[in-house]
Amino acid sequence: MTTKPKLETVAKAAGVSTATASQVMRGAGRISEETRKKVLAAAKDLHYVRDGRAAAMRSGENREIGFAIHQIANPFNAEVISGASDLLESKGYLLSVLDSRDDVQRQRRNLEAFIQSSRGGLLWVPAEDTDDATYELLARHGLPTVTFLRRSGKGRFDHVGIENREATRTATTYLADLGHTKIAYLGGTAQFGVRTERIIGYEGVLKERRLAAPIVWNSPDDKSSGLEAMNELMAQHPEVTAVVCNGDMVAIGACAAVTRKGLSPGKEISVIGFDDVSDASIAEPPLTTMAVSPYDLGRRLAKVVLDRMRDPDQPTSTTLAAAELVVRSTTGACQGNNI
Amino acid sequence: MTTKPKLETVAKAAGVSTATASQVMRGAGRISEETRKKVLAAAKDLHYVRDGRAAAMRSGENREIGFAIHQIANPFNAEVISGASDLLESKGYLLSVLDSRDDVQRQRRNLEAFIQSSRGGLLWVPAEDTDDATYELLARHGLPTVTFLRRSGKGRFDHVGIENREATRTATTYLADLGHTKIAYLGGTAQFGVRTERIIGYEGVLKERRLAAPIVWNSPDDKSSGLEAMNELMAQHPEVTAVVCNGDMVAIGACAAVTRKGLSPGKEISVIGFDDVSDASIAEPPLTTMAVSPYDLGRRLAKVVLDRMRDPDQPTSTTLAAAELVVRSTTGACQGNNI
DNA sequence: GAATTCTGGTATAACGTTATATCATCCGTC
DNA sequence: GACGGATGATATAACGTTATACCAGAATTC
Repeated sequence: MTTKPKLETVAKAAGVSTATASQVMRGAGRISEETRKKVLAAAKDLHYVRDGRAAAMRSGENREIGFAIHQIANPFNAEVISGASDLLESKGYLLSVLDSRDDVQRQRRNLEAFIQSSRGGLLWVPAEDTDDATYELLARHGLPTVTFLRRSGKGRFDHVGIENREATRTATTYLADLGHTKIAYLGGTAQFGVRTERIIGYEGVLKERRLAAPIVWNSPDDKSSGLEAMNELMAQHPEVTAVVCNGDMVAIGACAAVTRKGLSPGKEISVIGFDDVSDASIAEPPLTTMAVSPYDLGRRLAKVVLDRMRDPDQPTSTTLAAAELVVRSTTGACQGNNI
Repeated sequence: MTTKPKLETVAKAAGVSTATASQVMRGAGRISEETRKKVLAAAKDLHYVRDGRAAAMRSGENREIGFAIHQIANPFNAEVISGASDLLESKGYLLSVLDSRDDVQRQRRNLEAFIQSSRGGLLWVPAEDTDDATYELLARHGLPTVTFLRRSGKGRFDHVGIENREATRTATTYLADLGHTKIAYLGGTAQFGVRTERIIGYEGVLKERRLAAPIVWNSPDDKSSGLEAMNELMAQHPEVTAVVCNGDMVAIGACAAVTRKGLSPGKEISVIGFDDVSDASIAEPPLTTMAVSPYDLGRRLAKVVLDRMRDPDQPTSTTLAAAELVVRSTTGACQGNNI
């Protein structure tokens, strides 16, 4: 009660050496049932908990894994975190999350902290505009790292991501099949890998089908930004009848903009989201979207980082998950050009 | 490049002792400008980063603070996290987040991990049904802890929360002033402190104004649950014309239920939310709600835990933030009983 | 009954820092 | 030229574990 008991205290109370006590606590070595019980009893009695830092330092093992992500609040990300932490916890690891908010300086501090504390591994969605020195930093310190969604420059890390190009191809093709010819792309900000790939998929279909030229509109991935951006888009391009979105939140915002204008998503204007977050199905109207399973992606991430920790020298791996079209109510046949 | 450099390596390269190198790295002690530069250069050259675990262990200080929260995805919580981590980072601390998902076992594991790693401090939203042994555990190990929202049993910890009773009094009074007499309470699940207090405020007004008897309905704090719960509520209590909600997400879900029934929130049925998350203002229709400033609450949390860390023996403090009524479009004068 | 193996346990040296105490120098002062 | 007081650096012992090597005694083998 007074001061934190250390292993030595426990050992003394049990009448054994610290070495023995340590072995008992870890369940290692050869210990008789009798002394094992004695030690365990003493530990419980004194409310002993081992100092993880000291243990990790001596043994070189760290069962705490970090997740540096660009936005915690995003429901898609939250589900990824759940998936990863479920799998990790089942294997006796712990996942602690840091929110870099897409700020490279904050991210830098976060990653340095991970290195300093010698985290066992790292899951990482690089912030936009991450400079090469940051990738260097991680590579140099040999922290087992898996990038997620946004791929690093040089394939130095394992990667888990999404088949972005295929996904937007599917979405755009679907809209084209519904008769839409003026299709815009809405959402995302910088020319980061993810968005670029998706736009390539989108543009590819437009070109192959000889549809109207691409219209690409920026917007952060949240509802209010999506609403605003869609307002602008509709004002400047009234000819557009369908929109492929970079994320569900943008898409839901876009639908809100359409509704506020007195039109109906799925009738005058079709909208397709991306991710299939839980809000997508309960939005009004329910959102057509490209579904990926964030929970499963999280589990996958966890698996990959554990593999990397087990064998740091294996060649880097890349997992790309396919997205699946889920048709709900925000898409429908083109009703002709309403300009 | 080959192996992680330690302080000793840096010291040797700079031609000084490890003690000196250590002082330079920490900016402590008395060091000549000349050797300071030498050491810094060597450190940079070797890409040295200090082992935070070893440092923390020796110095007894840990600049990493944990946040154990019941749900990361919730936008209210996400903003609290932002506020707390901003303030902490500005003071050179780091906030790492663990999601207990209101699962007491997971929470237990998380907290034990925090204790094992001797985190500098802990911000904590106790999971529902947290048993006393868990509070005991934290109290015993003297980890500087601040509970948030849900108050611990025995005032053993600092607490930051919300003036729940006053808030629901304000909300309910507002509805009563609009002429509503059949007012229900929707949202929350267990009889945890927060909800109990809010219901007391709600019931108090009903009693004082001699309105219809309280109707209290359970629901987790997310949109789809709110939608379902509101459907049930309307089916079983068609006389209700106004609803005080336990959270914005529930309220938004409830509005969706009203809309789907062909009615309008703010006309036939009034709805008041709680929290004022960013979705509240952009919901359709915009939500009337009791606003608390989650970002500021986060900063407050950070301040309190830092104070506690500085002086572990000071008496525990309690901060309760007032909530403010923000009138938008989901409330309006009672149009008479529509049953 | 000597040699071997197994069993249960311990002493000791790490892990990479930092706190403490100590120690040369040099400077100015009387 | 002896003394007190800065100044700048260092040796050494922690912090709380765990890995390694080792040892006494019992059990097994030939």
